[in-house]
Amino acid sequence: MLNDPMVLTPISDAPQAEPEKRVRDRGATEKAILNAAKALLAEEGFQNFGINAVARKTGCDKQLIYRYYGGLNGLVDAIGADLGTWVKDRIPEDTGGMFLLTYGDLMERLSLLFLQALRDDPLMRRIVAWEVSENTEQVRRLSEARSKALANWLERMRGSLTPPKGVDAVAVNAILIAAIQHIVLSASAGGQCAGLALKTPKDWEKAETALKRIVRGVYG
Amino acid sequence: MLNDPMVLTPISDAPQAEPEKRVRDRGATEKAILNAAKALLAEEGFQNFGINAVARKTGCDKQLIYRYYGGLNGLVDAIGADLGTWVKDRIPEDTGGMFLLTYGDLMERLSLLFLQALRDDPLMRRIVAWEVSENTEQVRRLSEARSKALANWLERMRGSLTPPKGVDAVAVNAILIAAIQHIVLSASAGGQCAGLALKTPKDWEKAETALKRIVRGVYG
DNA sequence: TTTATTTGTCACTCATCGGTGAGTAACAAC
DNA sequence: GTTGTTACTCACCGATGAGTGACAAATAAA
Repeated sequence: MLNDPMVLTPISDAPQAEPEKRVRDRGATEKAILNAAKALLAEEGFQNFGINAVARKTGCDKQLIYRYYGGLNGLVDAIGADLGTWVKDRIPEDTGGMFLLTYGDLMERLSLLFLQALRDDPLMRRIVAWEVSENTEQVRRLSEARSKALANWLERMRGSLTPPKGVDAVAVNAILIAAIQHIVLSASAGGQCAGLALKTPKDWEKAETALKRIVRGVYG
Repeated sequence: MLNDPMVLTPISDAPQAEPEKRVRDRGATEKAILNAAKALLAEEGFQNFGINAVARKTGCDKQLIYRYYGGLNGLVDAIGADLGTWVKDRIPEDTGGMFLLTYGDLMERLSLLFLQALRDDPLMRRIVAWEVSENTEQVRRLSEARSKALANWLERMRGSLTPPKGVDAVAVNAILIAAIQHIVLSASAGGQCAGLALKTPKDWEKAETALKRIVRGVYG
């Protein structure tokens, strides 16, 4: 008898702006939470990433995040699981009509593809920034998923091409990838990196030219 | 009469571990706050960097931070002011007994010096991580101070050497610096970067060798 | 229909944050 | 001493964070 909901209905008989037929569908809710989390991370970064913010963005109660994902950690894991498909979705597999005859051809192409893909994907940028900013269990798992996907992609694209003799390709490529990631992060955060402006397309052309030159310098 | 402090003294008559003759000295307190802030930033990163944390670390009331520095922004500015001297303190000016005959000689040397300096300075690492993670007024000021100091150092060390014709040295150097910064940040956060382990001295030798090769590749 | 389970909401605790106003303790000038 | 200034502390505010237990409502099972 107490708190009989019927006595409250007249209160809201004003024309509701959003009736929002929220169907009861766990699957849909889970997806909504995941998408909201990814969007939130992409837009706001990891600073304001938390249970409350995700729930707010999803438009549901945070309790559901605990129930369905076991808290923020589980949710981050779910994001990580999605990440495996990132490279596949984001980076073209074809060679853009080029014939990649040498390892240098390959790495030049891959560098530019990776640069572009990262520039185009705010979520991935946020994750990379997160990776270098703290070292928690959450980040570690995300990071692992990302690095694995990236390594697979590199390996797959490599085909039968081999790096020049006497060059530690793993180390060199790590540095190249580091450079690309940091350039993109810097640009995204402050529009420049070490005195090099990175705003206009022309700026980026300069950066790409320099990157190509560097790649060609090591790999010929 | 109310709240007479004398009635409370018996509570803390246990042997105090730190009597800490805190003399009343504004200058010393200001320094203590600044040092605590820098230490806190270096140790914990920017995540937990705030008024309360700094005050706790300093062992004083946060009110003093407002009074002496006008809040966290002013404190960050003070840290930034210190930063100008970083390069001078941290990176040796001499050439390590080498004769730097070419621009390639120079950049190889500078790259390794910068790498080492960054590896050795946790505060600077945190700041770099901060720079690529958010874009607030605080960070922008810190970032500016750092980048200015770095540019000055580069210019000073360059002397009369000039880059090879046809190479956009600004862009190339930006990428090199980006690579170094990211490599160090990655190592610091996760002990590896893009599949390259970065823990043991041997790991770092590999990275340095690769870096040298890259520098020589562009600059000869 | 009655019952049980799933789905979602609400209301709360506890901790910590940035920020502020008012008060206390030391020291200098008189 | 008394007075006034400076250095410093304390106690509180509102907001927001993570996390939890209880309850309402829709749906499925009986």
